[in-house]
Amino acid sequence: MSLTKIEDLPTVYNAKETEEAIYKFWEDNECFKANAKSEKEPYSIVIPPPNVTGVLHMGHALDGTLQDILVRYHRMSGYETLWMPGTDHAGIATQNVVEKKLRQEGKTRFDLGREKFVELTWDWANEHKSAILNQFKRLGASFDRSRERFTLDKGCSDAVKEVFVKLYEKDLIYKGAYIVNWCPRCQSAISDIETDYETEKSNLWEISYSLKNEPGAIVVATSRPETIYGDVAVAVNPNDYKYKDLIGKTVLIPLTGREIPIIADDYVDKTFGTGALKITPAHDPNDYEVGKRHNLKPIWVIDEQGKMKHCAEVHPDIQGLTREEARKKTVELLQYNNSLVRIVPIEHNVGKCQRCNTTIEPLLSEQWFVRMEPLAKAAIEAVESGKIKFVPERWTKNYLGWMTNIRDWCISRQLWWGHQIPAYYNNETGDMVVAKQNPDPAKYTQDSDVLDTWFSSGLWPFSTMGWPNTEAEDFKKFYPTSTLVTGFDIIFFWVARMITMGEEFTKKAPFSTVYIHGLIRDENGQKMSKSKGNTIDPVGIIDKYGCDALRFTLTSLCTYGGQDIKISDEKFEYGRNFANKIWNASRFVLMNLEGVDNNKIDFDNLTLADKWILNKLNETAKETNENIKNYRIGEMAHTLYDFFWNSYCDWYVEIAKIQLQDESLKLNTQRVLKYVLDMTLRLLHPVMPHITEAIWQLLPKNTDVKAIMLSKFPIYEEKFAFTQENTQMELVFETIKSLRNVRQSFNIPVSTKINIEILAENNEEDIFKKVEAYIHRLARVEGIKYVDENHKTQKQSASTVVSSSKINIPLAGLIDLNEEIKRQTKKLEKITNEKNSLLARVNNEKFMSNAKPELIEQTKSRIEEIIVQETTINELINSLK
RNA sequence: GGGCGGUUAGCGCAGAUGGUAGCGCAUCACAUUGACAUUGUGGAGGUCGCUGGUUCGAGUCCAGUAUCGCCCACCA
Repeated sequence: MSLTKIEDLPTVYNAKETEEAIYKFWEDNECFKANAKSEKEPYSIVIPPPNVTGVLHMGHALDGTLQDILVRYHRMSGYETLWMPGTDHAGIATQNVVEKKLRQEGKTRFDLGREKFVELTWDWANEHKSAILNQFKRLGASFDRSRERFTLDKGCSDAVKEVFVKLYEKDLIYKGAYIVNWCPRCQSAISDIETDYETEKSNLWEISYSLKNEPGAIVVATSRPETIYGDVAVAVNPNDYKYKDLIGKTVLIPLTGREIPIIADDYVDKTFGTGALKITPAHDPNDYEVGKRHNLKPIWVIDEQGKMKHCAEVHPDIQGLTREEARKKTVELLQYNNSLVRIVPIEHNVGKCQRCNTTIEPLLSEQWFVRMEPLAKAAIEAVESGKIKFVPERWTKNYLGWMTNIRDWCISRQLWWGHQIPAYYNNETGDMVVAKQNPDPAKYTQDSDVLDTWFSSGLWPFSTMGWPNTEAEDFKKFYPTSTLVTGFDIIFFWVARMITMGEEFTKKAPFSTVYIHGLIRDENGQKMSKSKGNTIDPVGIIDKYGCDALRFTLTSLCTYGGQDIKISDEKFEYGRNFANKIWNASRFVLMNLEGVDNNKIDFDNLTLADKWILNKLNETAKETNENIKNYRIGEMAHTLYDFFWNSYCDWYVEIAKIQLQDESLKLNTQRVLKYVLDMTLRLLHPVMPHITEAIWQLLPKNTDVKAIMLSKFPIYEEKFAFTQENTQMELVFETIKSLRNVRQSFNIPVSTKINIEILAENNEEDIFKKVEAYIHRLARVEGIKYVDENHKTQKQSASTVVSSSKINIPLAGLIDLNEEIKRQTKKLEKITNEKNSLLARVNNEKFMSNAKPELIEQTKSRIEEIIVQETTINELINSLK
């Protein structure tokens, strides 16, 4: 790093320039590289791999920042730390992007053929793979790029095959016909959790099915009249007396006249609709179950494109129509045919593809599934036993609820981009072999489906570490990982699957803590989305306010409960202002270090203020460690902000200016200034890595550690515990604040110096004598006189009581007497109320016997304090009158 | 239908084990050659959604209730 001359440092922190240089400095020095051979205790995090198609958004920024904070903290705390970066191949999303590009050239993927298309997609992925992780660099992410992985790379692919084959061998993967959520636009099955439900206004059409060979009919209610062609039965509840006599009879499907039976099944709700339900097993999951119970063969009437099939069962006028057209036309035909009894408007939920919002078509088809129930056992146990802990804890219930009611996972997707299913079919016999490799490419053809993207990301914590080679260095050193950081929206998609797979294949929980943070929303609490146009681009924020400002702001908005975070552009001013404050305070310190040595602080020559700030720093270090260990990250940010700004800058630096004038104190003050700044920068480093590193590099130190990010994180040290001095100093601060308060309320200009009398009790005079210089300067006081009760100057004085010390101030000319009387009366009222409630407390026997002694003491002294204040305020009011 | 979360100052939010209600922004007054106006100093502003209960004492614990939001399941 090139050292700038201190005097040349700009008065406004230049984030952009600094951040670029600092990140490069870390990279050049390989500061992020993890060493699997290290003896140190490991700490590892795997990144939730962002989609290759992705562009950095605020969710990434928050997620990445939190991970980086944990990683940097542990690295500084003596752990061998690995943050594993990588990207996800994102099946449908990526395929969509490439297909869209092809479409612009007037082509489809089928024009290219599978092999060519996959090749093209690889080109695209390789080209874009680094883009999103390079954007993470702008966040200051200290991940180890030398280990970067991709969910479709060789290692992941080996792991996927291994897992698939093993699960198949254990009969935990099966191929079967089931009703799946079919997206007609994506042309693929999708899993249950990839479908969203939207409430739509629709109708319940009541259609009359006439009985065969006798008069009469049964009226069924349906929301999907276009599926009548696929009906295989009409079902009624066995206990429904209305229909009792009809059970077993045959009815005719309107329009086509096909014969179907009336069956009885408990599934039918007597009270809904007409109490009679048409059964279409190929296009409704519940009907499928009913059909199976009654041995009814499903009839497909809607194809994969969502169009009506050209088959005998479908009315000739309907064949080839889309679902929507078919519905309209069928209703018309029914009406014409007098089969439509009535139309009842209803609201119901319609399944939509999460990715493209196309209405899902429940479709009976052959797909691959993972049998989840046996696998879920260990995954439930891992959380119930506490081996894996959710933070905040409430997500545990959510997770367990889902896992205990788990349904089989449909893992096959009819796409080309992804892990192709390692099942091979004999070209002649059709026999299937599941194996890691094609047994004989000349004779066998691989299953054309690929796996759900989450299948490979479910293996991420160990596939990235070298598994299935259990002897791999990284696997041995860094697996299981330590903490998983993510948003609650992917607990089911990802976290649950990683735990399941981790337990099954490594017999270990893949991480010990799942830290769930809130979602980023806009200032109105709306989810950010491109379509709503309410996104805030983190890179834009970084350009405008700086990366550390972004990180600090986001961090400070994190709550322990993991509430969602509402942000707006202006909120980042908070972090920017803090960065600028750090910058300028550091500039001041650096400019005043001339002549300082590298010796340790001289403990025998510490002033009250020195001890106070060292104690405060010590407490802050303690709290910071605790906060971070307990994932109270927002709290950590607040604590550091408060310490740096309100203690170090507002008080200590101001006092240091006084002490630096005193030759006998100068050197030690410089040492304290430097030491506290050094330690504070370290405490802040995990949150604000760039600015702290930049300043630290300018700080004279006696260490050969080349970067703050490799330095030791401060911890609580007994030798800095100056609790008594802390209390004494607080008394002084109260005094100074009260003096300022009185000065302003009496409109005494800052330029006017005042004389004060301090009425000090016990040893307080000694304390004040030690800090007279501070009072002189910080409260702009000329003369200080110590007096006792009998000698205080009353005439021509307005007075106020500060703690147990009394300060007399000569009355300045221009006081609005009435205003002041009002103010003082109000104040009097307030403290009298407080006194009364405290008195009630002290007079209460139970309080006196139950409360802690310190609290009783505190209460008593507060009452005494109030009594003194009351007297003084009364005196004051009288003198004003 | 089941579960979860929010409700505290004008706005955005903190408030572990119950003990004098806090922070940021905004606001008002004062301060500008001195690290910083992306600043400093001081002030004003709250019966903690509502009702009951436990307790000497409740923002905090319990019961109920209102309201907003989220998740899961889903009856055609």
